[in-house]
Amino acid sequence: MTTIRDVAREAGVSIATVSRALRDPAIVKPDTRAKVLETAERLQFRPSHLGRQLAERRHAAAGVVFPDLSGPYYADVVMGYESVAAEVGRSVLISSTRGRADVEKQVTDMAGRCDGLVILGPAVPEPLVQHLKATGTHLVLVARPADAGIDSVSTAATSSATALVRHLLDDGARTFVFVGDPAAGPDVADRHAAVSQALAASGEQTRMSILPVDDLDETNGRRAADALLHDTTGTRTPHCDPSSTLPDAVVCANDELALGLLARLTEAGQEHRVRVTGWDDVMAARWAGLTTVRQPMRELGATAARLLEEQLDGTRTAPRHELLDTELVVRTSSTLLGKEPA
Amino acid sequence: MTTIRDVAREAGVSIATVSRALRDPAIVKPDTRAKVLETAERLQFRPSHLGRQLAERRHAAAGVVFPDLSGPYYADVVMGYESVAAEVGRSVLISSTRGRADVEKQVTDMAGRCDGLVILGPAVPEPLVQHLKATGTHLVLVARPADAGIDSVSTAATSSATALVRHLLDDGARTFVFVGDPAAGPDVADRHAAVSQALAASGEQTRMSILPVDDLDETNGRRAADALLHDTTGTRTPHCDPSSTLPDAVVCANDELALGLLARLTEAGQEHRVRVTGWDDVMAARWAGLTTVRQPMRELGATAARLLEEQLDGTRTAPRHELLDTELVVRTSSTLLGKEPA
DNA sequence: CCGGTTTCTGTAACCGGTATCAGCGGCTGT
DNA sequence: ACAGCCGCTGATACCGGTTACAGAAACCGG
Repeated sequence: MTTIRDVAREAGVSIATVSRALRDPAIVKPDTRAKVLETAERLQFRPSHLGRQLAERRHAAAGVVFPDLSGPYYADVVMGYESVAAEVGRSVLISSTRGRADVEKQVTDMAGRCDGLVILGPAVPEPLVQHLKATGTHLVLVARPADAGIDSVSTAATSSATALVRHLLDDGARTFVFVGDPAAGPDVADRHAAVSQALAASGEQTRMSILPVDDLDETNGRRAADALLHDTTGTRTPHCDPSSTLPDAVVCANDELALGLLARLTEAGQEHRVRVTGWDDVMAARWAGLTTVRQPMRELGATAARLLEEQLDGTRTAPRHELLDTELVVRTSSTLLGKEPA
Repeated sequence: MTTIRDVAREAGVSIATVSRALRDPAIVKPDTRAKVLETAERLQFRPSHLGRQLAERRHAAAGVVFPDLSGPYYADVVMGYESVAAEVGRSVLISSTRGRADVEKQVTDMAGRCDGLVILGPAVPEPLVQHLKATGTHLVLVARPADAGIDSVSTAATSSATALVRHLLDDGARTFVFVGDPAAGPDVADRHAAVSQALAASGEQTRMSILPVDDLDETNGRRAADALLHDTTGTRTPHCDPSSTLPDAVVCANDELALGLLARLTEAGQEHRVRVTGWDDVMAARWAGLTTVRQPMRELGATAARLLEEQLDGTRTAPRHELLDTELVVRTSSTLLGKEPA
């Protein structure tokens, strides 16, 4: 590895001059500069990031912490983040907290390698977020309820929830089940609250109960379907008549849940008896005909990147909270019209 | 930020002793050590990664370069990578080359921040790979044809291609179209070659032509469908009779292509006339009933991480080439049995 | 009580950059 | 001819750790 001292010696100048020639061309005499550049080129000099960062006391990198990248949701957010981070010349470190026991260590370690951290959803427990905030880490929270003092970017569940509820009511639904544990994650809580409020605001006589699940994945969607079908053993019950217990509509906290639930209902031959909706609009939702709420995932990431950049620039000190719009996507899963009974 | 010197002063010892107490407990007297640890704890001392890395001349980080994270494919590979990298305490930097003009700069820059690089698929042009190799960067290539001198991990297309071909032949297919440009990427080339060879080896009288597309996405899948339907204008042609031109089976280079193609065929009411297969087994494939070849994506990433770790440890110097198995997943899209004509 | 180990600790030289500050040469003004 | 200024460059002190080396303290046998 050739260092700045090698270049200096070879070019017959001091290291200070080399540094200046490479970073602030104006303040060094043109022919000296030319000589330095030529030498640097010839020796294939690549300034060490470590040296530079140590001297500049910055990392030129930001970290993204997320629960998991398997679902399409966070992957897209990360992509959005990466694309604008790359534009401004900032590297991106990633870290998943899924199945990690030492999240605290993992995250503080990451904080030590970055100028700032972006936290996606429920990846990090709240006390740790507060600790990071207290120690002066630059933070942006994505899809997580805003601490008033921390930058955040989320999606507005309200408008889409209203549209979703209106759509379901129009189709005749009056009894609802929300699948997902509002206590588990802030975004789930948010969605649940938005739907509840939309129902309340509708003026219709409706009822909504909660069916909590641990994880927002397909397996739990299937389990939820079984629970709705009153089939606690997990075996098929195509012949029972669950009409009295099935709700008119099942609003799932995310698409994966909804897809699993839908699949299980279809297996049981009961998919025509209940309206199902998801949340996120993952790719598979289109193929399953799932009515859902589309999230601007890349935009979430991109916005987070811009917010963090503003913090690090110092161009802004007051915290900001961005709210991105969502969009209801109506497909076939949410309507009973044209579906004949088994 | 409290530094090692603060701790040393406060504990009444030298910085060397602090360093030793923290990293090699054995060689410092127990009570000195206790005093240092107590002080470090009290001052909330977190050793600077930069200082440490500069002194140790390593980054404790690895970079992953990929084309895009939007599809589920690379996202899963990255997850697999991250999980084992985290285990061994190595940070993960990511960088997407999608739509990037200065890939060279981007990648060499990243190389300067990492101990090693993992390159996924066609993210990086071959000359650049060779340049990195020449400059001594530790490399692992994933889903990319192996340079004999560089560690690599790929999936074995052959066995699954054979199974796929056998399956299609059994269903009666004799004329084939391969959608995807073998010249575009190495993995596409690999898949095409595997299918060709399987056809040749089958002993049956078959024909396969290539329908090249630029990008392996859904839009191009739809375009491919239009091309097959001889509908170059892009409008619907549900009433023409394309039986003479439609192949028996369409083998797509990946699932996204196949899904788009399938959707377009369905719109045109022609989905019952042709067998369609994909490659990768993304989540949506299940919902679309797409027959496809499942890739062990997380395993790809995890294996890459282990290979890189071995390189960096110095426990192995000779290059290694891992080949992971794939699995044929037969669903409904690949068979014409039970599908009635329009 | 003394020389020789052994064990522990401190000093200082790195790692590879940035940035301050002083110095040097050339120019101008008188 | 000389003071003063300006433009450029070099020496060097950082940034925050690790580690080689030397020296001090403790311990041991004789």
